[in-house]
Amino acid sequence: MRREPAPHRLRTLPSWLLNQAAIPTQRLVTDSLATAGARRHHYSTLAALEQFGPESQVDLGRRCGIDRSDMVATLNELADIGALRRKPDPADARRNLVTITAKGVRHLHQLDAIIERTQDELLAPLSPPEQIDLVRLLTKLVDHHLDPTPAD
Amino acid sequence: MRREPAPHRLRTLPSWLLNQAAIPTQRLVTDSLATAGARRHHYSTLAALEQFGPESQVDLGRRCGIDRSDMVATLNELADIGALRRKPDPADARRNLVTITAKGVRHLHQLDAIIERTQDELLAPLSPPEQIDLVRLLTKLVDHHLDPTPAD
DNA sequence: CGAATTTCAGTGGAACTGAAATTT
DNA sequence: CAAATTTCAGTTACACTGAAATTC
Repeated sequence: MRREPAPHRLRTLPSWLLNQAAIPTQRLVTDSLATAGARRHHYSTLAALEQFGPESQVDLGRRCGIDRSDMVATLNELADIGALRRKPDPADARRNLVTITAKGVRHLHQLDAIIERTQDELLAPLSPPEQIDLVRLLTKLVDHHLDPTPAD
Repeated sequence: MRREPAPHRLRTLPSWLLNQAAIPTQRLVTDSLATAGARRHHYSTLAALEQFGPESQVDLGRRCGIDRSDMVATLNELADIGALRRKPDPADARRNLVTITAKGVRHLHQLDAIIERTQDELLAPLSPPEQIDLVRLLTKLVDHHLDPTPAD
């Protein structure tokens, strides 16, 4: 995207910078996942399932930051390709227990490789210590704004 | 938003962190600007107009990272409230020269105050040096990904 | 002529809301 | 009863595309 110098107000505005950095990043990730027929929510959901085993839909959403409603659509799509199965929870009939399949695990690993390449591209302009710094600072923001400390 | 611990793959994934940080940030900014009847594109556009004087619509878009098409809608809305005026460029009849009005400047200053408060909220979890670091790192990402250096 | 600008009419992914049905 | 879960049917802001009309 061709750019002219941005106004000073924006160039120094943290919220604007965050958004401007997120836009090409999401495009990068979205496009590369699309080459495997996947979307970002697919990757997040499979990652949560693989690590935490069978879980309910709300819990998966709470781990990934995905809305209950969007989670339904995501799980439908992943079930359609055989990456997971929904079973009623014997202990609580309101819930579905969502389980990743062997096919889902293979799919996840394929996406892992794709995602790794996109991170390299994203972080290319930063030195290794800067990359660590960025992750640290973003983690602080995310932890604080999504789950403010009890002491707040 | 209530959260469970995110999967390790996501917790350490720069692109995911960037997105997760950007989401509440955008909500914060969008909601606070809405109290003054404004949207994010309004602020960016007024900031560019105030700093760079009358400019064409594409040029404004190139400064703010706003698509030509979205810029048309944004300028329509700002013209409706008397914050700017479009005049044909005498030097090039394809272009509009967009000029901010006194009312637009007053509106911008009102939004400045709102935006400043949101930044304080956004940056609250970071120390002052960390805040500077974050801006520096994000600027590097933005500069690189939106306008790769000629040497690339 | 090709290229640039403005405008309109869309699409698409994603964040989010409200409510119904079910179950605890 | 209230609260939680799943699902469906939306809305909204925004990034983006394609094409027409105009002018350089």
